[in-house]
Amino acid sequence: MPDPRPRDANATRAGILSAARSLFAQNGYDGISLRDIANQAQCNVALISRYFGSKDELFLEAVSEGFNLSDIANTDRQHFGENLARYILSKRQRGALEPLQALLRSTSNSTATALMQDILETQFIAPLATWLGGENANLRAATVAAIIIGVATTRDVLESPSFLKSSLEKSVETIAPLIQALVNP
Amino acid sequence: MPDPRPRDANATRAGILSAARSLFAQNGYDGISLRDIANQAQCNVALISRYFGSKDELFLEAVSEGFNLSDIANTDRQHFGENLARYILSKRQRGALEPLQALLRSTSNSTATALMQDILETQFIAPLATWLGGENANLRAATVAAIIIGVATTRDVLESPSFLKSSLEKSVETIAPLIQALVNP
DNA sequence: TACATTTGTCAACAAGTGTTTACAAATGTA
DNA sequence: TACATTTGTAAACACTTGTTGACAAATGTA
Repeated sequence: MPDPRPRDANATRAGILSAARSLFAQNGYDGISLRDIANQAQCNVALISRYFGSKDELFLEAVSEGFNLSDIANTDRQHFGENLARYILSKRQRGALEPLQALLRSTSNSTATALMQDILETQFIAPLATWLGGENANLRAATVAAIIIGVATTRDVLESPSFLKSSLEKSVETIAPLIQALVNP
Repeated sequence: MPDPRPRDANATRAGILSAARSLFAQNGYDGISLRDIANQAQCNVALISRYFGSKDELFLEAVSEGFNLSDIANTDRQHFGENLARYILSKRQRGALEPLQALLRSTSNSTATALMQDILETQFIAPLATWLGGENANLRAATVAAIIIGVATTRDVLESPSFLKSSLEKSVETIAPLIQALVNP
């Protein structure tokens, strides 16, 4: 028999959550089984059910570390485009984008899609529209969201070589003005 | 016993393909079973294996009706942004976007993702970069792709209300200049 | 007519899924 | 010490999945 897992409920729960976030980000909800997660976390499958209840609830918690719009929106209005572009494109923040990647990779699942619809509208588009103001604020905010989603998908999900080969600065230079154009219409 | 299916191999194959395209577009590769498809096509599951070999091959064929970039790129350079935006946003063309939706909803599956990577790079970004020319052509082309993917995801996959409530003309007015800015850098 | 091929139906398979239950060992508590 | 609780393990469950093989009826062909 191999060594049994040390008895530390907090560490076990955290390990499962970390493994789940990483694997969901790379493979999506339907691309990963609870046994895959248990294997990565080096624990028994039954512990996931015990600590999180169901796969749905685990996914929910793994993904709910929300995107914080206020980090970017609280800055100078003239640099919103650049700040947001840099935030999305910066490799340093890759871990921070895991929840977004997990959601983008889980669009074959209705629970995950419903969750993402809600997060997108209430935590991103609506507050951004208020912050933007002016005409067609909701449409412009939704278009900002579309750019973020498109860049994240093309770069981090589809891993487009044309995107990955470009330097951070060139990428920021290209994408920032597109976002900024929606701030100052 | 219910009436047996009429013996028409061509019609059966076409029915399966049509059902597959529609269901894959709405639910993704991992969100739909062969029995779901057989049920929609009103045929027996075994016929899918017989006519298409495997689920992978069925998906491949259902999705391979490629996006034809030349329809848009052959027009006036000054109207590329508007034409492409209108193409993506036009509801009339919804059926034509089914393959794209199917791919966007199948990012939890490695076969589908690999296929999409290939299609994106060889059939869209590379020819578009050539057509665009100038500095950072590949990055600019990839950014056009990102906008298309983001808009399609936000509108047709996530069905953002802020997007759906906006009129076609307002949407085109908002998105076309973003694309056009990448044509004339 | 006789026979081969095509087309569709039915049942089963092996593998994988999320989840639950029974049990053992460690830890906390009196 | 004695006993309850917590934590981890092992096995099984009911179900769904893609795929296959045996069989029957329709169609084509000589």
